[in-house]
Amino acid sequence: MANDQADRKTTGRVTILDVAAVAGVSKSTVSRILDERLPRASNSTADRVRQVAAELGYVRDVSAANLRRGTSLTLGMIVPRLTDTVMAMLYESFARACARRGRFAIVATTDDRPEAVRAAADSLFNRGVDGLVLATTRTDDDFASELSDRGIPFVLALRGDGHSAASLGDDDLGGWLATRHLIDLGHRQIALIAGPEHASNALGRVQGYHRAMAEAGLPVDPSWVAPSAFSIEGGAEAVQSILKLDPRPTAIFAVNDNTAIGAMSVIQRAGLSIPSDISLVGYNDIPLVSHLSTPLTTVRVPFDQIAAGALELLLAGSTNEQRIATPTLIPRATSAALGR
Amino acid sequence: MANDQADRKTTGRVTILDVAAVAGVSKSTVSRILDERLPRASNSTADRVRQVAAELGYVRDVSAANLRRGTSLTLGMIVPRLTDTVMAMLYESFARACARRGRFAIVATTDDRPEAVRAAADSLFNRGVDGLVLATTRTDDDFASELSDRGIPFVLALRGDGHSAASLGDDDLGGWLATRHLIDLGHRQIALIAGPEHASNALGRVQGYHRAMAEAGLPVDPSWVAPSAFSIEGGAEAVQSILKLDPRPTAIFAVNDNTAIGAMSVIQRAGLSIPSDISLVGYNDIPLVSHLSTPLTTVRVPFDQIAAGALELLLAGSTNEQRIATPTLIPRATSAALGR
DNA sequence: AACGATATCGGGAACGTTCCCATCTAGGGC
DNA sequence: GCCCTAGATGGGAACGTTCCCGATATCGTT
Repeated sequence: MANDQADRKTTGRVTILDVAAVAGVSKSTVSRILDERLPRASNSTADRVRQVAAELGYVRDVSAANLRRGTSLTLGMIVPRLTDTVMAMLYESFARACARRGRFAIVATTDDRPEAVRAAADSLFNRGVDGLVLATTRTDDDFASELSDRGIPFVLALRGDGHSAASLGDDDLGGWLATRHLIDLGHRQIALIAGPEHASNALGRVQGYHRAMAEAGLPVDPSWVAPSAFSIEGGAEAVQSILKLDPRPTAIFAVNDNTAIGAMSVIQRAGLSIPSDISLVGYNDIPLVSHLSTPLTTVRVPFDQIAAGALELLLAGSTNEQRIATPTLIPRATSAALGR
Repeated sequence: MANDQADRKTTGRVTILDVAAVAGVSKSTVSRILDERLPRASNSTADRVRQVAAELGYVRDVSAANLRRGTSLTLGMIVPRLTDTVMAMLYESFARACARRGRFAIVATTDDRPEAVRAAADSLFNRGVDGLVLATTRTDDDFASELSDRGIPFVLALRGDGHSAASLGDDDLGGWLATRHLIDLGHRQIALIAGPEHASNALGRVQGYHRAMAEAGLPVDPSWVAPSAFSIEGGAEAVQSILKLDPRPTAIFAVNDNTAIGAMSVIQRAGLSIPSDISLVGYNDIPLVSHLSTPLTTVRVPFDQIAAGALELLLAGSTNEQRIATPTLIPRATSAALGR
């Protein structure tokens, strides 16, 4: 009964020809009606074809469509690791943005090894992606121009290189907001867990810190500024040197939430209290930090906006436009007025 | 100069025919030599072809290859969300396992909405995946049999349904280990943040808890067992009722690290100390918890092994085999002997 | 030296779709 | 009533690869 329709080849797969045969039209017509890029036709033929396709359980063979169309409607993103919540948020946002625009997002990780970005890009490129979003840019490695040379469309996200197309947060502003918040609370000796020097977003936040201090007429003791990795361990290490200072800074701005968590842990283990002994501000507002026993003051980054911006630049084929998204300070319990 | 090789069509893309022309062999020969599934031939023709391919910058068009081969060598995974570190770890492990076996992994998220799993599966299926790994199984939704009916190969991960192919952790053992650890430390009144009832892994850990208590001859007061979500908020909520009990339990086993973090936060905010007032054990050993100011005692789950197991079952085409991976207790600072 | 077995190679068809182009139909204006 | 145009439709080629199969070359055996 249900089979008398499927008396074309017994191949298993329902193709556009099966739909065409059952609906009594040509494959061209079916193809046109089912083309999601065209405006949705609404005549009786179209309705019949769509209904037949649904009944037969037709699903387009993407490989065949991609081959013919010469495009895969798939975009790749390269991140250091997805277990970093920031990167998971960015990718989830990007995947949602892609879905809204009829694209599909795939992801590859570099496990934080700088050289692995080439392997990751190759693996995505082999999958036939139409373009790449990189969240791994390092100031000491000009991978972007390699991609340019190879003619691969790409956009940088979160971290820029100063000339490639990029969708970034305003890190200078964010660093300024965080630092200014601490200054407003009366702090004068404000230390900085500065992040790695190879990442432009860390550098931007550092710059914002210096700008805020300078505007307030506050000198910055170089020993207050501790470089670090982006990780929890990085924050834990960096804060050790800060705690040894005499006089000890009364506040710390950490380049991201991970380093803030690491710092928090060491500070509390040293018997000091946050915020009464030391105020602390993080960056990114990952979901975790609002749930800590002392909820972290931090700077919220609009990852949805950054991801959507990256996608737009990619689809527009831009090679040099910069999109800058504005961050917001989220005051919570780890920052308090100096001397209570 | 470099162009006199590329005097075939000026199409832009270098195809197998270009390689064949330059190397002076047929496209069939090139195809065979470049076929990664065949044992690597090592005669002079093969070497020449490979060299020419590299020089010309040939990369196989996956769409064309997939179309002809009838397989995409791509596998899909569906997880609730990647911002849950457990899921990010699972997916990263799965992607690595796929790379080892010459496959590629793509991922879709359901944002924890049970009905979204169908949309996620469709989106992956539309991308032509050869099979699916589901980490979203609910005991109250028989999505697995829908997939069976549609003839789509799939394997469950982390959470099983009792009959489908699945790669799981031994949650009963893990729950037993965690509870037994607390019993060994002298605790008798041990509360449980039980997780959601729709997740088989939570149920397994609950079962392990009851088994350990029963084996030790300890009664379980039903009020000690608080159902919860898997989230930080879930843990925070659940622990509130536990803290109100009189007598108050001296230890808590939380169904996962997130709920443990939520519980920890509430406990500390209530002015109680961990572990001197209350011992706490989590589950999963996400990277974060070893870096908390009081590092969390937890149960480590071998995600690499679970992901690799899921892939193997998928490739083997199993429809009912179960793989069970063994967890390990990781004692840290949140659990201590009763009365110090 | 002749033969069969074995490995290597090339031509052509096929995978399922999209797109170009030619054909047909309907409808409006004069 | 006729012609012109716009729109809908169908046939066939093309996308780049793999795979079947027949042809040719290579080798060992008697």
